[in-house]
Amino acid sequence: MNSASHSGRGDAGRDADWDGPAPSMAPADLLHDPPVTQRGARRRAELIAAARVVFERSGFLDSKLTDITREAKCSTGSFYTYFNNKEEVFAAVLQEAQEDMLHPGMGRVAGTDDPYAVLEASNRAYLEAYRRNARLMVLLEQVASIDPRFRELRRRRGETFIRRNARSIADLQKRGIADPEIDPMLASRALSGMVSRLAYSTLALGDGDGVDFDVLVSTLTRLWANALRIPERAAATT
Amino acid sequence: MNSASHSGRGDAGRDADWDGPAPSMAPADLLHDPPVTQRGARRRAELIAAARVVFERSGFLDSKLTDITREAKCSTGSFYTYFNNKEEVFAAVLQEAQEDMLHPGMGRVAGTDDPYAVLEASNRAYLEAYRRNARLMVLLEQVASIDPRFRELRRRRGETFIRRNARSIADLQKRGIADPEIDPMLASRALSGMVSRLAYSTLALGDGDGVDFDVLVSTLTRLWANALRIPERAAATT
Amino acid sequence: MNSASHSGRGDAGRDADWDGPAPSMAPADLLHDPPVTQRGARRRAELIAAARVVFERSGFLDSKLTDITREAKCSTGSFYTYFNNKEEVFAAVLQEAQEDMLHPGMGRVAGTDDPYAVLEASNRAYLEAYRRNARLMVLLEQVASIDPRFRELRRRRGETFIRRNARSIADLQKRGIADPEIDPMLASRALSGMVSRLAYSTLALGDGDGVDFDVLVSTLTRLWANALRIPERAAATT
Amino acid sequence: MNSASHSGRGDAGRDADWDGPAPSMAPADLLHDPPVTQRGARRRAELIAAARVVFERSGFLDSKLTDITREAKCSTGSFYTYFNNKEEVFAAVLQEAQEDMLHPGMGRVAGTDDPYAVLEASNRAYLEAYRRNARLMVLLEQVASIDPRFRELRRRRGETFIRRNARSIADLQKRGIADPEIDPMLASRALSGMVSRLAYSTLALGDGDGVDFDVLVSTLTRLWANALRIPERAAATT
DNA sequence: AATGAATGAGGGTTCATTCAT
DNA sequence: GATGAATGAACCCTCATTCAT
Repeated sequence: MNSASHSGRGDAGRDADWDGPAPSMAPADLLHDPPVTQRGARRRAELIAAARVVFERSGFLDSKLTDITREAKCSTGSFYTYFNNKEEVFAAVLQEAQEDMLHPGMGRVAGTDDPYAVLEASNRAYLEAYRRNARLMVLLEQVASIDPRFRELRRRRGETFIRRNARSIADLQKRGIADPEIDPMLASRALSGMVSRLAYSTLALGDGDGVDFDVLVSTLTRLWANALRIPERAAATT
Repeated sequence: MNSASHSGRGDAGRDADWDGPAPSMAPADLLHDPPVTQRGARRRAELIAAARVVFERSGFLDSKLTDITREAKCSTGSFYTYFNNKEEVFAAVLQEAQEDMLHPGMGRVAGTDDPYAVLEASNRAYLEAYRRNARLMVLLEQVASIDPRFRELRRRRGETFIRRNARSIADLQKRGIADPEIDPMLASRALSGMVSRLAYSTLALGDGDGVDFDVLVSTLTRLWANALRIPERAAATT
Repeated sequence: MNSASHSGRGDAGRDADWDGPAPSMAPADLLHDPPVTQRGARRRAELIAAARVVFERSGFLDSKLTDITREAKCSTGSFYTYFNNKEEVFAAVLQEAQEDMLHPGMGRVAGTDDPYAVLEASNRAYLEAYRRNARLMVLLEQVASIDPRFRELRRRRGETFIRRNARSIADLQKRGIADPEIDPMLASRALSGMVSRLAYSTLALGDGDGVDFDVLVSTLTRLWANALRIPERAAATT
Repeated sequence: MNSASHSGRGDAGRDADWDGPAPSMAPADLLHDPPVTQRGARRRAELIAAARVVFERSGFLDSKLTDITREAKCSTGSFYTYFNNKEEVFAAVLQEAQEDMLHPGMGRVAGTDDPYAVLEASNRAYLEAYRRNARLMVLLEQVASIDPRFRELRRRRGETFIRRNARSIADLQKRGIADPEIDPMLASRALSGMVSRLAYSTLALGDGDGVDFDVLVSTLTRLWANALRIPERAAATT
C-alpha cells in the first residue's frame, strides 16, 4: 500500500496512534496564557510574524527583543503580554510552520502502488517543504544547538519522520520488495538522516552550490531505493 | 586500489590539491602570535586543555573566559597573551583534535582490494574517531551554527570527506563495480552526509539509544554499498 | 477605676480627645471615593479580602496588583475603580482589622478593681488580638518600614496604647499603688513596647519557639507590675 | 560578678562558648571572594562606605546600585567585582558596624559588684551604641522586614543579647538578688525587647521627641531592676 | 609575562498605570 | 462599570576586553 515517505499521507487516518494527541513542536512548559480578545490574537500574530522576519534576518542570538517589537510596531511590554522570552516566541514561530513542515501535503501519487514512485513523490514533497522553510531550518539548527528544549523538539520532529519511514520499510520488506536483512528502524534513521542532511546542506546552507532540485530528488530517491534494494520500476504488483 | 573512505589515507600524499597550503581546521584570521618561550608554550597548552574541558562541560556560549582561566589556574590577563578571544581558543582546541578527526589512522585493510571490506574499515575508522570526539563534534555544531567562520570550517571539513569519497565512487564506477547512473559528487554528498548525520545523532546526541556500534558500522556499510550497487563480496580482484 | 490597659475600653467615650476626629488607621490622603452601588461595595470588599490573602501570602512588596485581581477574580482595570494603588488597598485591609486590633473587646474584668487583675486581663486581651492578627502585624511592620505614611500610622497606633497606659500608670501613682519616681509617659513607652515587642517576636515571628501563651501573659504581667512596683494582690479597693 | 548586660564584657573571656566561632552578622551564603590586592581592598572599602551613605540617605529599597557606584566614584562593573547584589553590600555594611554594635565596649564599671550599677552601665553602653548606629538600625529593620535572610540575622543578633542577659538574670536569681519566680529566658526576652524597642523608637525614629538620654537610661534601668525585684542599691555584697 | 581589578555599553525584564473597547 | 491589552521608563546585571601594577 504505502512505502517510504517523509511526509506522505498515503496512510492518512491510520496514524493517529503514532505520536499521541498531536505532535506539537513547542515545548509545553513555556507557554503563556493565550490572548482572550480578538485584538490580543492579532497582536500576538503580528509579533510572531515580526519575530520570524527578525530571526531569519539576524539569527536567533543576534535578534534582540527590541528588534522584534520594533518590527511589530509595539512596545516592549506588549511582547511580554504574549511571550515570556525569546525562546517562547521562537517556539510560536515554529508552531506556525509546523503544519507545513510535518505534513507537506505531498503530491498525492494518486492511483499508483509503485513503491518507487511513491518514494520519489514523498521525497519531493519533503524537499519542497524544506526549501520553503529553509531559513527556519537553519534557525532550528542554531537554536537546537543552544537550547536543550529545542534539541529535544528537533529530535521529536526527526523521530516522527524516522518512525514513519521505518514503517514503510518494514512494509516493503514484508511484501518482499526490500532487503529483509536490514533493521528497518536503523535503516530509516540512516536514510531519513541522509535526506534531511542533504536538504540542510544544499537547500538551507547552499553547499554544493547550484545542485539542480530535480537531480536532488531523483538522486536521493535512487540511493534510497538502491540502499533497500527496491527494484527501480518494481513490478507494481496489483 | 582505494575506495570509499571517510578518512582513510590510502591516497595519502595526493590530497595536497584539496584545500590549498595545508588543510588547517582553524580560520587563519583568528590566529595569535605563537608563544616564544617554553613556559609560554606550556601555558598555551594548559589553556587549550582547560578550554576543552570547559567547553565540553558548559557549551561554547555558556563558557566564560574566566571559567577557562580559572580551570587553567591562570589570570584573565594571561589569556590574552595567547589568544585574542574565545573563538580563537576554540579554534585551537579543534586544531588539537584535528589530526585525530581527519586522519583516524584507519586500520589499513592490508592486503585486500575488496571494496566492501575497504568501505567497512573506512566507516569503522570514521565512526570510532567520531565516538572519541563526540563532545567536540557537538561543540563544533554549536559554534558553526553561531559563527560563520566555523560554519565555513565545518563545511571545508565536510568537503574533504565528500571529495575523497566522491573519488572512490568514481573509481568504482570506472571499474564497473558501482551504479554508473549516479553522479559521484552528489552521491558522495548524500552518503557521507548519511554517515556523519547518523554518527552525530547516535554517537554524539545519544539518539536511538543504545544502538550497537558494530550494527551501526555494518548497517551503514550495507546501505552505502547497496546504494551504489556494490556487490557485497564483489570479486574485486583484477 | 481603670488601670494599665493595652486596649481596654474602661475609659470608653473619653478618648475623643486623642487623635482628633476619629482614630482612623488609614492615612486620609490615600482614600478613594467610596463605591455607590451595592455591587460596587461587594466588589470592593472582595478586593480587600483578596488583597489580605495575597499580602499575607507574599508580603507587600512581592504582591503584584495582578495577583490581587486574579485572587479577586476581576480585571486589572476594576482595581482602579476602587483604589488608587497598592498602598490604598493595604490601608483598607488595615481598616477592616482596625476594630479588632484597637479594641480587642477585653473580657471586662467585671466587678474588680484589683489593678493586677485588670492589668493581666488587659494584657491577655491585647496578646489575643495580636495573635489573631499576627500575619497582618508582620505586614504592618514591613510596610511601615517602607512607606512613611504607614510608619506614621503605626506610630499613632502605638501612641494610642502608650497614652492609654500612661494614664493608667499616672492613676496608679496617684493612688499610691505605683512607684511615683517614674515618669508615667516614658514608663508606658517602655512597657507598652516590651509587650508589643514580645508579641511581635513570639506570636508573629515565632521566636523563642513554643512559649506557652499563658506563661507569656503572666510573665509580662508580672514584669510590668514589678516594674511599677504594683503589689501582686494589692488591696486595691478604696 | 556580672549581671544584666546588653553588651557588657564583665564576663569577658568566658563567653567563647556562646555563639560558636564568631557571631557573624552576614549571611555566609552570599559572600563574594574577598579582594586579593591592596587596591582591591581599598575599592571594596570605598564601596561599603558609599553604600552606607546611600542607604542611610535613601533607605534600602530606594537606593539604586548606580547611586552607590556614583557615590564611590567607580563603574557599575566594579561593584560586581566585590558584591553580587545590593543585599550583599548591605551585609558588608552591617559587618563593619557589627563590632561596635555587639560589643559597645561598655563603660567598665571597674571595681564594683553592685548589680544595679552594672546594669545601668550596661544599658548606657547599649543605648550609646544604638544612638551611634541609629540610622543603620532603621535600615536593618527595613531590610529584615523584606528579606528573610536579614530577618534571621536580626534574630540572631537579638538572641545574642537575650542569652547574655538571661544568664545575668539567672545569676542574680542564684545570688538571691532577683525574683526567683520568673523564667530568666522569657524575662530576658521581654526586658531586652523593652530596651531595644525603646531605643528604636526614641533614638532611631525620634518618637516621644526629645526624651533626655540620661532619663532614658535611668528609667530603663529602674524598670528593669524593678521588674526583677533587684534592690535599687543592693548591698553590693563583697 | 603575569596579574586581577576596572570598565560600561547593552540587553532582558518588570509592572504600575492608562485607555480603547 | 468592566475588561484586559498597551505602555515604556527604570533598573539590574553580564562579561569581553583593557590596563595599571
